Amino acid sequence: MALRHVVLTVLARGEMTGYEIAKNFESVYSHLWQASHQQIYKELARLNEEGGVSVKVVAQRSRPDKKVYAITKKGTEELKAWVVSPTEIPAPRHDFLVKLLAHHLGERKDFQRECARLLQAAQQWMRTLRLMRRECLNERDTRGWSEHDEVLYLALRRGLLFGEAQVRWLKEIQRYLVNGKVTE
Amino acid sequence: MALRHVVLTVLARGEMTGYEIAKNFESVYSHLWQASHQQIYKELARLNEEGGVSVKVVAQRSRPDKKVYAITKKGTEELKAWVVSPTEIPAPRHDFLVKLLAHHLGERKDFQRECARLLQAAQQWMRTLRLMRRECLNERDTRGWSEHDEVLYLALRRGLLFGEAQVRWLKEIQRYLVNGKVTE
DNA sequence: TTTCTATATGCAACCAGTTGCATAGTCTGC
DNA sequence: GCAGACTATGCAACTGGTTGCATATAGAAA
Repeated sequence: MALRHVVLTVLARGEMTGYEIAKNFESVYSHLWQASHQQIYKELARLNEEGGVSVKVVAQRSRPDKKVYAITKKGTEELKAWVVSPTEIPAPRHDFLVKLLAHHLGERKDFQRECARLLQAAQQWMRTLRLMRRECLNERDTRGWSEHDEVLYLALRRGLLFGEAQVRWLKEIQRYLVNGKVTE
Repeated sequence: MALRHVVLTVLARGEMTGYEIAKNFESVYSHLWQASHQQIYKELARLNEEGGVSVKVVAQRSRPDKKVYAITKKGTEELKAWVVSPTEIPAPRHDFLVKLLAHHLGERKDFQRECARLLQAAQQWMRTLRLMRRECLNERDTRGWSEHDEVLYLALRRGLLFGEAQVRWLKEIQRYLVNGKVTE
């Protein structure tokens, strides 16, 4: 039931079409949540049926009609309740950890290649986040921050802290693959 | 298709029943992978159909019959290929990050309570991992480590590094909730 | 004596998310 | 002029995982 509340959270900042919500997931909220447009349209239809959101159909010339959704009183109440409800910790399901367990079955260098690939991906990801952070801080110094900007920055901080952990850990793995034993 | 390869990885260490695999997921491998017994039995049936594993039915007195599974040549080959295949980075889907975005809709103290709960859970989890680490290191000094022990320790290291990141981040959130603005 | 835990397997319904496809007009670039 | 991207919505099939239930016996605890 999480996507439902993610959609409500986005709509709580202002009315929007399903298409726009999907675009938001690809940009601003890309490191918090991901969902396909198919999923979003289905969820909006259900939320509308159950009274969590309301719709206005807006006709457009030279474009398909659009449906602008707004959160209702009922939707806001449900969202409020969800925000302080106990967050479930997701079950661990780490492909790479399992690959590590079984890596001795193959060639060491093949596994090292995969490690290097993951490390590069993590470092690339970190570069992106650091760039976003610089932009955020820049904006704070010029235009100032809204409450929304503050929490978006905190989300960014999470990415940076976890990314750092990932990079460090992958480097430990690489050292292990070279030395044949753990050094930490 | 990941569970399939997780099961193969476990069987690569020796033949086992579905029941025993499920037990392993609850204990040794609990921080790498989780799966219900229903899922495991289904996966084993499918793997058997497709020739990745073989079965022996063993009759027992005073117990239900059991099915002992062993990995086949074909299964081992498939596993080897998987181990060095590109690992997909899971799509971000962080309930708590979304709750943070919407937290201003409710009472600050209610959200602070939820933060504190998560922090406690993370710290409890860290205590468990640190205990496991001490046991591992103890064992290394007495009985010595196999290769399997080395990689299990590396998996533990991952938990510790990510757990630390989580604790640090939650404390940043708490500071924000007190000060009303970001301090990092 | 009853209840609980452990061993050992599995079916069926359901929910969330992915992938493929369909429709249909506008605008941009080659 | 035509290919491709953008706006805008949606259905249908499939995959992976969860939840509930069923069966059957032994031994330990209350």
